[in-house]
Amino acid sequence: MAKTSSRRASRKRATHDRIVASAGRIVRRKGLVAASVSRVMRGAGLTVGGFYAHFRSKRAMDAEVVRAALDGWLERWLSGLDDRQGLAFVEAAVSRYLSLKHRDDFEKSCSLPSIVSEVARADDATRAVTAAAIDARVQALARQTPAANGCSPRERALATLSLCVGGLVLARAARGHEISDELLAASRKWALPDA
Amino acid sequence: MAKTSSRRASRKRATHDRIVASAGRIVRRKGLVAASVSRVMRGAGLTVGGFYAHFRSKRAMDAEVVRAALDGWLERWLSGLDDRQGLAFVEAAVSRYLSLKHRDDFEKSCSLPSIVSEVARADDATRAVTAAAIDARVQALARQTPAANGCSPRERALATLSLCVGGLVLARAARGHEISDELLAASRKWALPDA
DNA sequence: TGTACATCAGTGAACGCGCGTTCACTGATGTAC
DNA sequence: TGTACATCAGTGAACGCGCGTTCACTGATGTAC
Repeated sequence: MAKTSSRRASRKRATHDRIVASAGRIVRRKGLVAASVSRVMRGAGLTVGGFYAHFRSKRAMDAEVVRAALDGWLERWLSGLDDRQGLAFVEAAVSRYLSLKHRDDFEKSCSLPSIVSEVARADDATRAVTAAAIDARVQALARQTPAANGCSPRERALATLSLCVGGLVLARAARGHEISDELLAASRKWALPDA
Repeated sequence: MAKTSSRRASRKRATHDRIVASAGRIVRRKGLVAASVSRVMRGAGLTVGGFYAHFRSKRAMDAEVVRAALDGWLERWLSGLDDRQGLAFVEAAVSRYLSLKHRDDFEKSCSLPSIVSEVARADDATRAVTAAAIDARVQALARQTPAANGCSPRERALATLSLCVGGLVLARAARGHEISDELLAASRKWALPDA
């Protein structure tokens, strides 16, 4: 019976999602390398062996986890800002990203700062997924971003993302030291020349 | 005899530097986690066991390698730009950093994009070293950077560094895809509103 | 509906490997007289 | 200057551990008749 057969399939899909979610949590806190098969499975309430019913290899999981982790955050980042246009939108997006709260809460944060160095060294499957995720963010930003400084909305969106990721990751690397807060504040300011 | 005694010491110092240089090369290409004791020592033409005559632990080496790797690059980045002031200086610095060549040559590149995610998770000794290195760069930049967009030279220097590191690391993560070049170009443009 | 067989998600022990660290050692360099 | 002893940078084998992956298995779910 197809109906009952798909019940098994949907059960498996639910487990699959639990594994990916577990991996996402570890990746954000500790990075891709730390998301070992046994840790990820333990985090999903399962044992090591079952992993290979869901992924061909650890690398295959890496690519999927990166996609899921990046996509999930985009929605949360810009949620509730649909009606804002121009400066008010950019200001809200940048303030959320370059905030002390976002810097200090790794687990609920954007995954990009946690994985970007590792992804730069990853295989092309993982980089392709990342490029697509970056493009999705840039498009979402550009839709509500005004031109400025001689830059088109898309150019400004690209630069804004660079400023957000760079500012946050440097602020995290300098956490506990005075320059950490300074980096966040200056990056916010430079993102808003028209404010 | 103090003179001959210091000959042994200076020989040791030379070996020490070779170890740190080997580690730096690996770190830039593969990250801190990949710079294992045996790989680092092999890269310096030595064997594992000797490591602990030079460092108390792997973590102790991490902190020193981060310092050496970051300091070394600052000099190369701004070398030959001492006489340039204002826009011409910022333009030259940003063009060097956000170039295709710098994106693609990991080994000879700035170490920040390679380690920044890992350092964000590292112990305070490593983060302190990083904060100091970031501050040194910001001061060096600020000295020759003009105010703009309502930002002081220091604020602009902080934002410029965020833009450089963020733009480069994202461009590397998207390497091989169209948006990679776009990120570099837009970040360069946004860094120079007064150009 | 009931029964006998097939499927397959998940278990848990085992594999070979590279990790960080320890340690007994070697032999060139340095010190004391 | 010569000789006997001390130091210590560097060697290489060994340790316990966690890694990614494999595999024989279990038992609940699904299929065929």
